[in-house]
Amino acid sequence: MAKTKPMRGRKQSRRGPAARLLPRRALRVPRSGLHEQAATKLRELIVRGDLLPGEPLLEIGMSEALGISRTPLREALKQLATEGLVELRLNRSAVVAPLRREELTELFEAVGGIERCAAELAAIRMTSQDVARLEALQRRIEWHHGRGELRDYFEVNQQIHGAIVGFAQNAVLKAAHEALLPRVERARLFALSARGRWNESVNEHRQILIALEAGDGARAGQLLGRHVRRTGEIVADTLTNGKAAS
Amino acid sequence: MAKTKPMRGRKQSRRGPAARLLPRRALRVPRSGLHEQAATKLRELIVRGDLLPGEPLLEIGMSEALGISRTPLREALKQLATEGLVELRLNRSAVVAPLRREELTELFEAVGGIERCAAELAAIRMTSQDVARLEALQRRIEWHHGRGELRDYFEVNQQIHGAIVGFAQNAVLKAAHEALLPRVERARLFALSARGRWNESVNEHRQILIALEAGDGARAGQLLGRHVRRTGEIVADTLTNGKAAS
DNA sequence: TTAATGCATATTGCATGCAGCGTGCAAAAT
DNA sequence: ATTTTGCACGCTGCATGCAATATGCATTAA
Repeated sequence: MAKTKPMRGRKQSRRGPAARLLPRRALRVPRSGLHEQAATKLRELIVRGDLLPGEPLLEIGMSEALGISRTPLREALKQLATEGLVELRLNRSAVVAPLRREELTELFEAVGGIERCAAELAAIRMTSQDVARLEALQRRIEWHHGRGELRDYFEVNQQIHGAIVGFAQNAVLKAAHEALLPRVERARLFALSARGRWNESVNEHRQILIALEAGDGARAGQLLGRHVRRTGEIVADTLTNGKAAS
Repeated sequence: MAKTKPMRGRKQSRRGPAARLLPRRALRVPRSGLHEQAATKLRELIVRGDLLPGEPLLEIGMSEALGISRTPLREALKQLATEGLVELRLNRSAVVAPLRREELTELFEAVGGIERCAAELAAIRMTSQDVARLEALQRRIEWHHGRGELRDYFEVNQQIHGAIVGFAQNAVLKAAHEALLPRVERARLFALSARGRWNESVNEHRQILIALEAGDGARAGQLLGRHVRRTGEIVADTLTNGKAAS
């Protein structure tokens, strides 16, 4: 079942007895309701694969595991459902969304389209500072690539894609992108073996950067879209040829 | 305040005593929970402008107006928040999302990007039946355009855009698109005066159709993206030069 | 007069209780 | 032996209660 630590032991009385003696919050935790915290935790559990596709998410069990009641948990589940990480079934328990190969292809296709659009806008709107930031990230990713540091590579990779979307200066587009990201990362972690594509991928990033520096939005967008779609193909293939989908 | 009819009068006992004597449901209402029904109703109220931007959505008042309790209403509000129609404030009442001009521009830019991507895919994947369907819609929109039937025009316009996205055969892209549509429609209805663009718009639709028929995805996508962005500009301008934003 | 402080109230956020739906198993019918 | 019917139980969906927080006003201090 892969439950989390059963951190209960706090039934009523929401604040500890000697609360508010320490600084209100430990450095910029932008106070949020329990439902959002629950959503964050559950999202991570699903993305990291601690909760397997198809696994039922019983409200009582999950809420106890998270130390909250069913109400905020249900709100969190609905949020995750809109992100495509869980599936809600009326009068039945929610389940962790399965990973269907077909859906993965569509997912990367969609993300590729959005990032391409973002790259075109970014090419117009990027400041020289932004360009410098991208160059720095490119150096970092090549460094990690050279040293074979898979985890850091993925981390910086995410940062690059996120940065390009951010430079497009379009909050709506960015939100749409971020709504799809958890599923992307989940797929990536399921198919961690995409090592064979490393060289290709780093080079593609470099080409995209060059296009952006030249202000050639069309080319940057085209390259980025292709890059994402090809990544998706690799991930999808790895998934079907490897582990079971659901 | 623009409340709806206070359809209460059904406190406990959820099923009427002589229920299940009539046909289970009146023709394809795909049974859903109260929270979804509430979300649908609220969405329509906001999109149609019955609830004005900035208006606070008190939980007790809204739940009573809809004849439900606060729990499903809260779930509905969270859903609408992810659609960008309401803004949630911790420990404060939720409010109908304001319409900022800048956000409208971004919205149409994003929708344009998504539809462009969809058009490119549709050009590859459309069947001849799909083409015929688009041609039929094009005839209908030109007919309504010729007779000056604003409402029907918008209706068919939505159908055309939706159809193109559907023909792309990508559920993820379609979902991302549909998540943005309510905001688009809200903006449209706020700026109903965009009549001046009618001729232009119908013609652009025709050009897009021609490109799709020719299987020229790149051109269709380019045209559709521009079309949507220009529509957005008109709507945004109408909004700022007309009514107050919030 | 203006600013600061404390209290009252309105409203959210969460916990919990209860009714009904859906499922699985067992008994009965074919 | 196989299918059908009945029943019991687990779980969801919703309603409601309670504590905590935020706001507005009155009161007090400067």
